[in-house]
Amino acid sequence: MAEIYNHREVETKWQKVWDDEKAFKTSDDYSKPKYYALVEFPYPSGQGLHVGHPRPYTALDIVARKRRMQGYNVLYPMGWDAFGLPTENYAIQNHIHPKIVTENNVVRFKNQLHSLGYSFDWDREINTTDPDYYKWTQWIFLKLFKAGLAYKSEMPINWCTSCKVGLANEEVVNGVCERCGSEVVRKVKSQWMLKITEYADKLIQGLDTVDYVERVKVSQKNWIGKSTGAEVDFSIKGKEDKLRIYTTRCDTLFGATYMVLSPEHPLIDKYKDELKNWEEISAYREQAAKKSDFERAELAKDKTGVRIDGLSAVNPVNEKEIPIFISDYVLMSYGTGAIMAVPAHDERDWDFAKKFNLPIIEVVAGGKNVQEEVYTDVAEGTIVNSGFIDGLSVKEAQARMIAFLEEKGIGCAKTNFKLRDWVFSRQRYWGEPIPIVYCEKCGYVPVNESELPLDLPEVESYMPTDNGESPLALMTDWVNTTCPCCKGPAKRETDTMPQWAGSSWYFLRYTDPTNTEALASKEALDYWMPVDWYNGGMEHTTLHLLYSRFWHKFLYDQKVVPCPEPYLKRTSHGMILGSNGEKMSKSRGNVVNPDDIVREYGADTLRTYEMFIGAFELSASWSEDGVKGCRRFLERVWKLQDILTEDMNYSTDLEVKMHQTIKKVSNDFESLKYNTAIAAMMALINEFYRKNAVTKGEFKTLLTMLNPVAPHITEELWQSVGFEGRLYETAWPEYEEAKTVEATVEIAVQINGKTRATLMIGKEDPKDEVIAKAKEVVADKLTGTIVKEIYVPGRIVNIVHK
RNA sequence: GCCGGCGUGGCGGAACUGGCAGACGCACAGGACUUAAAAUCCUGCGGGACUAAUCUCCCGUACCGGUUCGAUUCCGGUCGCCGGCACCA
Repeated sequence: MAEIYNHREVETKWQKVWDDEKAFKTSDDYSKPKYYALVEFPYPSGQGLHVGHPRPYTALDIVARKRRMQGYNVLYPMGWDAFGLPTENYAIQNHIHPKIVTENNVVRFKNQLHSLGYSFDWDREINTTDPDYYKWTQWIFLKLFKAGLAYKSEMPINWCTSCKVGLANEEVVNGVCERCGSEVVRKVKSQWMLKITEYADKLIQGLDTVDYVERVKVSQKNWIGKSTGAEVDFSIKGKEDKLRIYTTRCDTLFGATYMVLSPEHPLIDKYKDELKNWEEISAYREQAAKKSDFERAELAKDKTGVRIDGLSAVNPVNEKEIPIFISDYVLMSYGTGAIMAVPAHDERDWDFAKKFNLPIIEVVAGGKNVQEEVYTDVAEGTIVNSGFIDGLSVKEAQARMIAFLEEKGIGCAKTNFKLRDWVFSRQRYWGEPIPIVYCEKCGYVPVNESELPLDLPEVESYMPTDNGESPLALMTDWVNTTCPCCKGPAKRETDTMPQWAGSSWYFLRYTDPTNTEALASKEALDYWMPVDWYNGGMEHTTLHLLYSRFWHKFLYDQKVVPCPEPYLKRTSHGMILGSNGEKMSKSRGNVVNPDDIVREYGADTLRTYEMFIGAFELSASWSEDGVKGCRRFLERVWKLQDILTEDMNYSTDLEVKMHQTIKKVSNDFESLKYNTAIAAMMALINEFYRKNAVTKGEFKTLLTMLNPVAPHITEELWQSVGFEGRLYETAWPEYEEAKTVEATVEIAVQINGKTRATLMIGKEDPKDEVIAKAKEVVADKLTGTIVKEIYVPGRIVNIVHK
C-alpha cells in the first residue's frame, strides 16, 4: 500500500527542487522554436492574492508547461504593476512610504504565487516602480513627445472629487470614478495628452490580423467608434463666417430645417453683442456647464435648448434660411460641435423639432408619415424633395452629394472617431515622473535621455492637494532646475504618469529585463515578439489592451519593435464569484482566500478545481464541495500506485481509450476547454479502477498529461514509481489518429428519427450489411412500408417508414 | 435604444461538422466495511405511464413556429438573464 497523499510535504518538496534546479528558466538559445505565454501582471494590493487570480495564471501555466514538454523554448514571466492609487492611499493613512508598502505587498504576492507552483521564470521578474524599469517608460514618453504625440492641453477633464485626480474617459464609469465610485466633475486643467486618436484607424485595422476573442474585437471597435460622413459649411446670413457641421447623412441635406450648436460653441461668444436674447442664451449655457456629461446623457429624453435670436443660417443646397439653436444634446467634443438638424430622419432632431414646433420635411420616402414618426432606415428608401439627388438610393445620394460639395468647395468627406486623446497626467505622487521641463524661453523641453531615469524624489508628504497640483509641486528643490536647452532657470513637470503607462510595454521588457542600453535588445525582441498567447480580464479591453496596442504600434513606427501588433492571440477568463453567485467582496463576506485552500487541500487541488469549475471564459461560482471532488480525483490518481502493473505498454482493451484521451486532452488544453480535459482524465482513471489495474505505460501517459494541471503530485508519483529523470522534462505524449477509433462501435438504430435499438457493428462493415442487420434488430417494429434508409457510418441507421 | 453573449437535471456543466441529450463532477438515496461515525468502495439518480421486476412507451435542451429522414445544434419570431456602449449627428 502506498503512503497516504500528504500534499504539504509533496508540494514543498517539489517547489524547492524546481527552484534549486532552475527548472523553468527561459533559455537564451534562440535556435529553438519559441513560445511566449503571457498573463496580465497583477497590481500588488494590500489584500494579497484573490482566489480569482489563479484562474488565468493556471490556464497559461498549463499551456507553458505543455509547450516545454513539446520542445519549445518558453517565456512565461511574471512581474508587478506596482504604481497606483491604493498603495499611495494606504501609505498616506499609515505613514509608510509607498515604496515600502509596495515591497511588502510584492513579497506577499510572490510567496502566494510560489505556493501555487507556477512555472514562471522568476529571473525575469519586473517591477514598474523600479527606476531601471521606468527609465524606459520615460524614454518611450520622450519618443512620443518628440514625435508630436504627447502635448499639453488646457481642457476640461474628468476630475474625481475623492481621489483628487484627473481621469481618462475610459476610467469614468456611469459618471463616477471607476476606482472609488465617487462623483466625477468637469474641471479645466492643463494636462498632458497622448494622441491615441492618430492611431485610431490602425488600431481598428490591426484587429483583422490578430486572433482575439470576438467580444474583445467588437468592444474595441465600438470604443474607437469610427464613422464616415461629411463636413459641410453653412453660411451665416449677412456674415463672413461659415458654420461647419459634421453629418453622416449628407443625403438628407435638403431636409435640414434648423441647426444646433453645442452650448460651448465659440461662435456664440463672437456674436454675443448682436444677439437679441443674450441673457436667455447665457443662462442656458451656465446651466449646461453645471451638468456633467453623464447628467446630460441621463436626461436624454427631454430635449432643451434656446434659439439664437439674431443669427440664421443658409442651407447651401437650396439657399433656404433656417434658424440656429443651442442645445446640450450637441456635444462640443465630437465632430465640429455643430449639426444640421434633419428632423424627418434623425430621432433626436425629430424630438427637438416636435418640442419647438419646427418644420419636418421628408427627404427619404419610406412609407412612413414623418410628421407622425421618424424614419431612419438607410438600407431602403428613395430620396425625394431633394433637387438633383431625387430618386436615388441613400447610398447613391451620399456619393453624389459629396461630389457636389467638393466641387463647390463647401464640404468634403470626413471620418470621425468617438475615441478621444488619452489624458496622461495624474496629480499624484506614486507614478512615473514625466520627464519634461518648462522653460519660459523654450517652452516644454524634454529631459536629456542620458539623464533618465528621472527619479521620483523622496518627499515628506504625498498627500494630494485640493488645488489640483501634484504633491511633487511642493518640492521646490526638485521642481526648480535648468533648461536642458538654454541652460536658464526652468521648472520640472510635477504631474506623474497614469498607472497604465508601465503596463503599456511591460511584455517587451520581459524579453530582456536587465538591459541597460535599450528597453530590450533587438535580438531578444526579434526572437520573442510578438506574444503568442495573452490572457487577461475583459475589464481591460478599452484600457490596458487598447493603450498597449497603441504604444506598440507607435514603437513599431519608430522601428523599436519588429512587429505591428504586440499580441497574436488574446483570450479572457471569467470571474470567480462567491458561493452565493455574487461578486466576491469583503462587505458581502464571501471572499475565499487561496492560502486556506492551499493549506487544507493543496495547490494541485486548487489548480485542478479552478480549471474544472466551468467554461473558462464564463464566470463561475465557488463551491467548496467542488474543491473536495477535485481533491478526491487526485487521491484516486495517487492510489493508482496500488494497482500498478510492470507492463510498459497500454493494455489492449484500453489502447483506444488511451489514444482518445491523449487527443482530447491535447486539443482541449489549446482551446480553453480545461474542464473537459480534466473530465476526460477522470473518465480514464475510472476505467483503470473498473479493471482494477493500470499498466506502467498507461500510468506514465496519465502523469504526463496531468502534470501541467497538477505538477507536484504527478512529479512525486513519477519519482516514486521509478520513472527516469524529471517529469517536467519529459516529452508530451503522442497519439495515433488510427488508434483513436474503436474496431467495433455501437450505433443507434432509428425509425423515423427516433432511436429504437442499438447495434454493434465493425467500423469497416459495408452499408448494405449494416442496414440489413439494423432491420433485423427492429424487425418487429417495421410493420409498414420502408420509404428510405439512411446510414451515417459509425453513427446511426435511420429507417423512414410509414 | 444599439452591439455582443447566454438560456440544457436538484446544482456546476458535457455533446465533433445536424446523428443515441445529460459526459465528468457535486448533492442526494440505498448497500458494503465499521461497535459507531467519518473516510473509502459498490449501485442508483431528468419527468411521467405501465410493471412484481425487467421490457416497453410517452414527454423533455426558455417559449412559438419553420427547414430536415433526423434539430440542444440551422432559420424566423417571442420572452428572460448577463456584459459592453449609449444624445457621437
